[in-house]
Amino acid sequence: MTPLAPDPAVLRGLRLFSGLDAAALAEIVRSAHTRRIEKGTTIFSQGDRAALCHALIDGRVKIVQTGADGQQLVVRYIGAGEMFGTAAVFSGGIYPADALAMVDCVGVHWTAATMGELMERYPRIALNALDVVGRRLQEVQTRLRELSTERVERRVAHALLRLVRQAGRRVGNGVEIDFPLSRQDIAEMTGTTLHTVSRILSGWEGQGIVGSGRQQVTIRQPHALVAIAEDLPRPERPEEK
Amino acid sequence: MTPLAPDPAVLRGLRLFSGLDAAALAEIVRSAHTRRIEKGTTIFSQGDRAALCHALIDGRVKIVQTGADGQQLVVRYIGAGEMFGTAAVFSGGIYPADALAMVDCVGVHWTAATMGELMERYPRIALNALDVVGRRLQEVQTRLRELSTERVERRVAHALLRLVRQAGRRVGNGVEIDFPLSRQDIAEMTGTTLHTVSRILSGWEGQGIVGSGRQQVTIRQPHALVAIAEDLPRPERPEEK
DNA sequence: CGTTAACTTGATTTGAATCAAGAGCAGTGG
DNA sequence: CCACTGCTCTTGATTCAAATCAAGTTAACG
Repeated sequence: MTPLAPDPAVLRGLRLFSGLDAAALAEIVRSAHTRRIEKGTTIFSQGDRAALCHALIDGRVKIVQTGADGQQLVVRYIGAGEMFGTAAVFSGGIYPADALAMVDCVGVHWTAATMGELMERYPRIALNALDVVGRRLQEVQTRLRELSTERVERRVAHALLRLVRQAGRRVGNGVEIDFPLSRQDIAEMTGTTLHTVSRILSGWEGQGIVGSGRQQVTIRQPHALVAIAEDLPRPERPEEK
Repeated sequence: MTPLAPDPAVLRGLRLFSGLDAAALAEIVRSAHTRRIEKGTTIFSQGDRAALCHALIDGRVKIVQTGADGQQLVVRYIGAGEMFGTAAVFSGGIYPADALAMVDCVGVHWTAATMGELMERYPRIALNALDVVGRRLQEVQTRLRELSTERVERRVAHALLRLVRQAGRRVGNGVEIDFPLSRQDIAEMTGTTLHTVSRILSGWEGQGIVGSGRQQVTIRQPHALVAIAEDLPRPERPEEK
């Protein structure tokens, strides 16, 4: 295995370290641990002591929370350049969810103590972390409102649009979500069942709005999906011909 | 109106300023603005530029998010010693919800610029803020999972238990939630309707679990509420006799 | 090529929303 | 002081979206 050289250029891309000078970045790089993470690896588990702050250089990680009786919620997907597990380190010290590598990944991490020192020395890092965590709080609050007040179809539309924004890849006939995403995953993001998601996607597929396959979704008409998400009046679809 | 003297002792109680030395606290106090806030006042509105970091010395503030078509979500209730509106200042700069004084309050605030400087000078404040925001993120994620996977009755039980924890006041026959709380409010916390909340509370009242009146709820048997929230097997209630 | 996981689709049930009507209290103003 | 007005809350009847129950079908993988 290649001894992955931590590259300052990559770390500079992380929002967590934006606005720092070269000296600070050099120190951050020195104290980082980089490693490959195989698809399927559990990076940390719900309930573990939060001893490491993570960030993703490449790949895709799923954060999943499990309830007392096994019900699961997909909290978010992490992409390249995003940190994860860091909020837990500085609030409570216990990871509140599992982190799962959905594909082969490259990750970096710092120990809690190291990151704490870095933040004390470079308050900018703490401010950046506050920024990121604050945005996630807002996003989760918005999902909470959607879940409280919207029908399943709209919630699924919102979820797909969110995924397109953070993991969309242009392909010939639309935008594809660039990691394996099952019906079950979508259900766990939107608080419904895989059956309902399957029916909804089938319906949309019939209207040419999306294309989908095994663990794979392509959005062909993003505007139509936006119309559903925003509950705009949409053109009628004649039943026949 | 009394020119409320900002009291360092009070500010020391805020988690946001824990672990700071006397000099730092003195500076924080010097830069704070204290004021009375009348019941019913809108402290800030969703969509406003987030220009102030707030904290509550006394009273109760409701944070409410409104969706495009007027659906509302009660994001949280703020009590004495808690900060609010601060995450918005450092992530995006727009308040994502309204803040409403539920009773007469005493509040403190700092301008965004002042708080930014304080955090740069005393990284500890930024770390504390990260701690608080991280905890709220966890709490909201937990609510999201509950909303996705639990029935209304359990969600209402969880919501009441949360309120008891943060705003419970021992009274003769149980624990009372110490601010005006309508059925509508509970509905907006749990993603249901006031009708359903009313039916549930009526049911519990019949079993002696809670007592309730106009904008007022008292928990008489917290253990029974926990049993409902955790979905534990509960003693049967014979229909007759 | 068989086994397993992901997905589809139909039938039935059900929890909670919606529709609908009225009762109880609190503050207002005559 | 009391009628009026407007919330807040209760309760019943009905409807409906989505869960659950129940078989399959399809596609990947060893």
